[in-house]
Amino acid sequence: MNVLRLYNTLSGKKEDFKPIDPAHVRVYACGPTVYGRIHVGNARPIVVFDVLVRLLRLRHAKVTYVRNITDVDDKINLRAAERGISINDLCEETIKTFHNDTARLGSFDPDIEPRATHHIDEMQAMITTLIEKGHAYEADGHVLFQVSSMDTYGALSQRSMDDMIAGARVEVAPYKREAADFILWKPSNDDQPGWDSPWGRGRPGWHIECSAMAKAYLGEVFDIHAGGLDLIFPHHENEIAQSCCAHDSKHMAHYWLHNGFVTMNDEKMSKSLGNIISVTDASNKYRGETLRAALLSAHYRAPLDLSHNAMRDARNGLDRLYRAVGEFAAVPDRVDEEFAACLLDDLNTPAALARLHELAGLANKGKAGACEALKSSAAVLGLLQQTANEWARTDETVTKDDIDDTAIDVLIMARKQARANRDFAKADEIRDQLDKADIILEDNVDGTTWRRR
RNA sequence: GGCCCGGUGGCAGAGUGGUUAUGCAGCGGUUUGCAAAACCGUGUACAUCGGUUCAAUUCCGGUCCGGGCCUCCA
Repeated sequence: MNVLRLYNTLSGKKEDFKPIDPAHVRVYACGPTVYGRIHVGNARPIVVFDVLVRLLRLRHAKVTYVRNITDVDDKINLRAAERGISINDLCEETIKTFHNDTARLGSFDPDIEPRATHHIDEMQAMITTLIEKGHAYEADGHVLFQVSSMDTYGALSQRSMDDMIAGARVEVAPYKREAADFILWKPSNDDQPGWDSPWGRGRPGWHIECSAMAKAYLGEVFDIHAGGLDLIFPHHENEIAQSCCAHDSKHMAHYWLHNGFVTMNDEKMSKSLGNIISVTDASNKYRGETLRAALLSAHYRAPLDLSHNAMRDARNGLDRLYRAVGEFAAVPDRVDEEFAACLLDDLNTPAALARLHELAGLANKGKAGACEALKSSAAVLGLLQQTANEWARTDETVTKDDIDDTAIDVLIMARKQARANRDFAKADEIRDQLDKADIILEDNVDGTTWRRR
C-alpha cells in the first residue's frame, strides 16, 4: 500500500505521514461544547475524521483516537440559566443527543472521550508549570499566557505578532500585559462553576483543557491534531503555545488537519450567524447515511454547500451503489487499491466515491470480486453497511409511514396473480396505487422487489 | 486594514503541462406486457487579461468575483 499523504496546516503542504510509533498512532480531535445540539457543520469533522481513523486502522496495529467534550464554558452557564435547569442537567442532556447524532451519522465512538471537568487538576498542574517557566503570569485573579515569551507563536496560523496587533479588533482587558495574551484561568463568582486553585476559586480558560487532556491520553507530543478551520486561530495556536512551552517541546502534534466549512447559500453555517440546521432535524428529513454521504461528497478542506439538491444527489448515488452491492456481506480485506489510493491522497473522498461508482458498474456487469471490493471499500467511508433491501425499504423521511410492509406484500402478491392471468390492466392499477404511496416496484427475473421513493 | 483560500460542462465534484474523471440530470439505443433497474452510445467545461512554453484549464503575474480568519464558532 502507498504512503498516506496529509495536508498539514503547519507547513501549508501535503506531507508524507510518518507516525512517531507506527505500531500506535495517536490522534486528537476537538469535540463539542455541550450547550446545544450540534448542527450539520459540526457533523463534518466528526464524519471526516472518523474516515481518517478508519483508514489509519487499516494500516496500523493500534490507533488511539481522543475526542474531548467541553463541559465547562460560559455559554453553557448562560444556556442553563436561560432554560432554568442545572448546568449538569444541560450537559448530560446535550451529551446524550450528541451521541445519538454521531450514531445516526454512522461514526464510531472515539477510543477516549474525556470531559474537561474531569481534568481540572491536570489543567492546574500545566498552568503552574507555565508560571514557573515564565510563560504565564497572575494578574487580578486571572492567569494569562504571555505570548511574547514564545518565539514561534503564530506559526500555525502563519501570522506575525505585528499582523495581529495591526488587525486587533478586540478591546484589551486592563489586566493583560500585552494585547495578545490569553487566559489560562479566570475567577468565578458564586453563581459560576468554580474550582479551588492556587489563584483562588475559578475556572479554566478555553484552550488549556485540550492541552491538558491531550497530554493525559496521548502524551506530550502525538501524531495528528484535527479540527475545523475556524479553530486554527486562536484555539489551536494557543494549545500549541501552552503545550510546547509547558513541555519544552518543539511540537504538540506533528500534523494539524483542518476541515472546511459547511455553507448555506455559500455562507458559513455558524451558530453566531444563526443559519444552522441541526443534525437531529436533518436526520429526521434525510437518513443519517445520506447525510454522511453528502458530507463526504466534497474534499474535506473545500467548502461544502448542503442544499436539498446535494442531499438528493447523495441519496441517488447511494441508491445506485446499494443496487450494485445487493445482499453481499462485507469482506474486510478486499479494499480496492484504487479506492485506497484516493483516500491516501489527503482523504480525497469525492475521488474515492467516484471509484465506488466505477466498482458498481463493474459489479453490475458481473465482474468477479467487484461486489466484495465495493462493499469492503465503502466500509472505510462508513457507507453501504446495510443490505440493499434494508436500504431500499427505509423511507427518506423516517416518520412517514402511511403504508406498511405487509400491505405492500399483499398488493404485490395480487399483482403477481394478475400478471399470471395476463390481466395487465389490473397489474398496472396496483403499480399506480403503490406509486402514489411512493412505492416503486421493480420486476426482476427472480421476483418483484420494491423501494421507497 | 492585516493574513489565508477559492473560481471546472445544466448541477455536484475530482484531476491534469499535450490523451475518458465520476455521479445526477438530458438525449439516442438494447432490454421489458408496462415500468424500474441495468448495459451501450452521446457533451470541444475549465472567471478574465497578460507572461513562460512547441503546447496551459493545469506554471507565473495582474484584474474581477466569491469565501474564511483576525471575537464565541467545526
